[in-house]
Parts: sequence; C-alpha cells; structure tokens
Amino acid sequence: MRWQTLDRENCSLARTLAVVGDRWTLLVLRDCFLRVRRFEDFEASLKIARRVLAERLALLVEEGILVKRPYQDRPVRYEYRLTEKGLELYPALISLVHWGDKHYAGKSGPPLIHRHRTCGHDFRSALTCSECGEALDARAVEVRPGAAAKPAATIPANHIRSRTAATP
Amino acid sequence: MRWQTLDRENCSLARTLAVVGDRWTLLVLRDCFLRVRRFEDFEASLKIARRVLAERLALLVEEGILVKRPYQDRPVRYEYRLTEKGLELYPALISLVHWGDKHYAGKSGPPLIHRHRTCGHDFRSALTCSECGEALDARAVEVRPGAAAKPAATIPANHIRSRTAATP
DNA sequence: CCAAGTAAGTCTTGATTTAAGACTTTGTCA
DNA sequence: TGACAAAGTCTTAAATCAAGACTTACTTGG
Repeated sequence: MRWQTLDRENCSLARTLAVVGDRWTLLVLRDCFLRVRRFEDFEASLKIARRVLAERLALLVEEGILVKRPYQDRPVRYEYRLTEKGLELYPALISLVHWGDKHYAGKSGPPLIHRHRTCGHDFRSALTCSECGEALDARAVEVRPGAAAKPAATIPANHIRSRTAATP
Repeated sequence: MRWQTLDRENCSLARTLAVVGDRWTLLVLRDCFLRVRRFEDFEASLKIARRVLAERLALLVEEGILVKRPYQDRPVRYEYRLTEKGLELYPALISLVHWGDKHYAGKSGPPLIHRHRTCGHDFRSALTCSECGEALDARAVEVRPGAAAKPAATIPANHIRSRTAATP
C-alpha cells in the first residue's frame, strides 16, 4: 500500500495515519505540545534531518494542524504553532505517552510529569464515555458500520455484524 | 535517528513509538480491536505484504502486546490476541479514530460507530483528568521533569522549567 | 565596506525499508 | 493421488529516508 493513498481508505484510523501516522510527525507534535516552535529548536530537540523536518512541518501546515507565522520581520522568521485541530490530537498523544510511562519507564519513574492546572494534581489521563462518563474499556465497546461504511473495503466479512470489540 | 535506538530515548512517547509507532503496526492493532486474529485475515483486511505482516506480528508478540496461540492442532494453526498490555492501547487508538472521524469523515459520517455496552449509547471518547474527573485540555496541562529526566536529551533548555503546555 | 553570524531552508548521495508475489511446509479432504 | 489451506519465508526491484554540505537573505561588529 502506498501511504499517499491511505487517506482514501474508508477507515478513520487509516485517514488519520495518512496525516500524522509517521514517527517523526508524532515526535514533532510532541515538541509542539512542549512549546517548541522554531525550525532550529525542533532540529536540536529531535536531531531530525533538516530535509525531513521541513517536509513534515509543511505537511502539518498544509493539513491545518500547525500554522506558520512570522514572529519577526527583517529578516522574516517563522514559527509553527498548533491550531485548534492540532490541539485536538492531545488525547491521542497523551494516551501514548502514559502507555509508555506505564510499560517502559525505568526504576525512577517517567521522564515527564503532567499536572492538571485546573485541579492542581499530577494526573494520568483517563478515557471516559462521552455519554455516561464512566471509564472506557475496549471490551465494553461494540462496533457497527456507519452510513459511510463500505464493509468489504477494510472490515472482513465476519466483522460487519455488530460485535463486541476485543475480548481476548 | 535509527528507530531501533529510539527505545533508549528518555521520552515515553519515543519509547512507545519505537514499539507501536509504525503505520502498519497501528493498523494491525486496529484490526485486533475489531477481532481479527488470523494471519490470512490480517492480510486480506489490510492488503499488507506477508513479509511485513509476519515481522510486525512477531514484534508485537515479542513486546507482549499480542499472544500467539494455537486454535487447532493437526495441523497446528495460530491466532493472535491482544494481551492486557495490548488492550491498554485502546485509549490512544480510539482517540486517533475519533480525531479522524471529526476531521476526515465524509458527508455521510464516520465509517464505524462505537457503542458503549455499559450505558447503551453511541459515544465519542473523552479524555479526563484521573484526579478531578474534568475534561482535559492541552492548555490546562503543565509539564515538569520527573526523577528520570535528563533534560538535555530530549527537552530543549527553555522547556526544563515547569511551563504550561501548548497555548497557541 | 567586509567578514562573520543566524534562521530557515534545499540538495545530493548512499543506506534502509518496503512491496509484490513466488516458493515452502505441514497437514487435510475427496 | 491431487487439490487445497494456513501460515509463513525468500528474492529483487522500487521507494523512502538520513546525514550533512550548501544556499539564501538579512543583521551586526570592526
């Protein structure tokens, strides 16, 4: 499969990955959430090849996830900032970070600690149901095709009926 | 950067991406949550090259995210199932899916609809603070280095002080 | 005025990864 | 015996990526 064609797949995950599903892209976004904003700062932080960084930033701007805007004239210099759409990736990112904290942190704990300013506590993110507010477990989720589904495309025949997801 | 060395980075996101941060790996995991379990079913569903699929499955098993177990003898045939550790990736995956639903679904809505069996409603996932239960916004999160932090490694100097994340 | 510095890229080249699909193994079924 | 099936492995050409030298446009110090 060519990744340029992935956005045409009838699957929201595939479409999402076509845009941000590249390792460098996700690390660039992590830096954005840590308030890194300038080309050279991304480069120094990530030790990424400049060509690749330029390409990823351009893609993120094109997709409306970052905006490029001048922070000075003469000479004009640009910075990259998250848009609202970009900020909405936070749940996915923080979930990945917390999963890594849990399974791959060393003896001394995670490298970064997150504090919720609103309540003042260090937290771990929790995924809840938008309707009942309870914690969401994969085993309690059922999936069915929406109006846009073309079942044959990405879901094997034995999954097009509504079934409980993931009960290993 | 070589991706094999990414797991030595002092950053939970980098370590996580070293394991599951590959596009194919994430699509394989999506299929796992949709109850795909057999080699040929993954292949048919994803149209992935067999060699790549074999490699990704082996990695996920090695990392304890999937288990490989026989579902029949004579001839012995195997299936792949999510472990508890694998199931814990659900928040990250569903967040990516819902982000894709929101920004890349067509007129007719998302391809798949998720229902919470516990409460019976179709839902969108919501990220909440584990401490106060309120919805989490990236702008309300402050980050500071934990005991394991080696600030110079992955966080630029101007970010090692505790600062609010992401206020674009 | 000239040299050095800086931010933000672009270009070139060699290494790595991927895709496609033919081939292999082990066993069943008609 | 021959066809079929699941779950891989192997080969090779094509695509993608990494590293770092080079470029551009402007500023600042001497």
